[in-house]
Amino acid sequence: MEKSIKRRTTMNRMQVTGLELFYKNGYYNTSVDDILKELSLSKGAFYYHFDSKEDFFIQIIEQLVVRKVYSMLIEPIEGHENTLDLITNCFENALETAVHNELDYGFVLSNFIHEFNGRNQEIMKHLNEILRIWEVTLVSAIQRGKFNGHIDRHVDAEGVAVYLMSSFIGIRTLMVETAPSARKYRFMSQLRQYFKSIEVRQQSY
Amino acid sequence: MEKSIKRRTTMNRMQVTGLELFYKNGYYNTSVDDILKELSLSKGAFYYHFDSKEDFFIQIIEQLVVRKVYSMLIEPIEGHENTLDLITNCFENALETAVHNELDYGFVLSNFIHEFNGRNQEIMKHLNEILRIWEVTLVSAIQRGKFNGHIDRHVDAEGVAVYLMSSFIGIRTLMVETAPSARKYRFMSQLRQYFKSIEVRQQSY
DNA sequence: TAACATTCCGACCCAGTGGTCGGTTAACTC
DNA sequence: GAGTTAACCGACCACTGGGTCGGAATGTTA
Repeated sequence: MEKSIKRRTTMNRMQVTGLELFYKNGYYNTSVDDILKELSLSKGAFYYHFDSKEDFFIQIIEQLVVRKVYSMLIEPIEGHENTLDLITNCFENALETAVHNELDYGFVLSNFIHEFNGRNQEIMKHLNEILRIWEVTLVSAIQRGKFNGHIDRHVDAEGVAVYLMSSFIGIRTLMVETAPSARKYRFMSQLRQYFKSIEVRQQSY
Repeated sequence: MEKSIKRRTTMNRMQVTGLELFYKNGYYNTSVDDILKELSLSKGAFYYHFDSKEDFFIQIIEQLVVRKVYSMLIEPIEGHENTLDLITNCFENALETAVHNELDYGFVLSNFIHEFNGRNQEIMKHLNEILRIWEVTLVSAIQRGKFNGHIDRHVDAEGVAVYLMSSFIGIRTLMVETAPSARKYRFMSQLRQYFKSIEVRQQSY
């Protein structure tokens, strides 16, 4: 195999397996050896490609986690249709995926935020950055909705964004282990209820 | 000092310091030695009072975490006034405490849920039990509200409870590190907005 | 095919980790 | 005040963690 390709292939294999195990067992609870055993690779290979366990993880965030969040939570709400519908469908799909996940460990991003908060400033910077992007995407979606006449123009876009992020992070936490499907259903109903309260009032009566 | 008192005193000191460090650094990231160093106690003392690190932690949950959650989230909403007001004030206070916490590591309960989910069934049982109690307390509060005529009788009490728990867990996650005060304010505004949508419609117009 | 660079191997280092155990000290009982 | 027991000490153990390093294998180039 060509060298540069071989390099990227090996690194990617390590990262994919690494994310899998970090997500499943937590960062501090997963040893470099665990990952290497899974791949039948050696310590030497690992430290040839990465400077340290931390460096390894940061690259995983940049390569894999960011993309996951983008495709799941950012891109689906960038359209120009009714934004409340976009967000509803986006959440619906994200939660449905979680329900069907045999072994669900929650929302990747919030899992890692919990693990690193107050413990690793460097990694937290990266995680917060993703949250920030999610937030501005939501805010601009809400504002588009106001502009397009779907959302009441008095609502506070930042407030709605924070509220949406909160509830999503929370429901993903609640959906692990206990009645994920039922909780998802209840959550989505209430989300729609909430959305009704910020839609433009229909003057049809 | 009398023996049985001395025993309880020592155990309590260990638990208080233990919770502090577990909350701050995580369970797996805090060694028994860390706790003992803080207290100038020895391994012998620790394993004289507790069977294992896990046993120690479970006792911390039963003794300290349960009580914390009770006094912060359960008892404040058990009154018979307008339940939506009770919940609003309860959340307001809980979040305000978090804002003023110099070093905030989030909602104790959800922190530990994230850490132990899929890793320690025994401990998860205890944590889920607390969540369950919180849930039934919320559900019965909502139902009281419907009965008392404050809440629209068509709303789904279980749904509202899940939605409230979600949003609370989520906002506590978001409040660590980034703009806790602003986020709290935005969150509370939207919560009130949501509450308005499940109140009984005022026929005053 | 010789010379060189890239990729990977695995023995080794050592600072911890949870947990054990024989022993000491202090408090209570009779 | 001797004997008993609860409370605690700290050296020790087996093991694991992240990380190092000399060298072997596998390309790549001239």
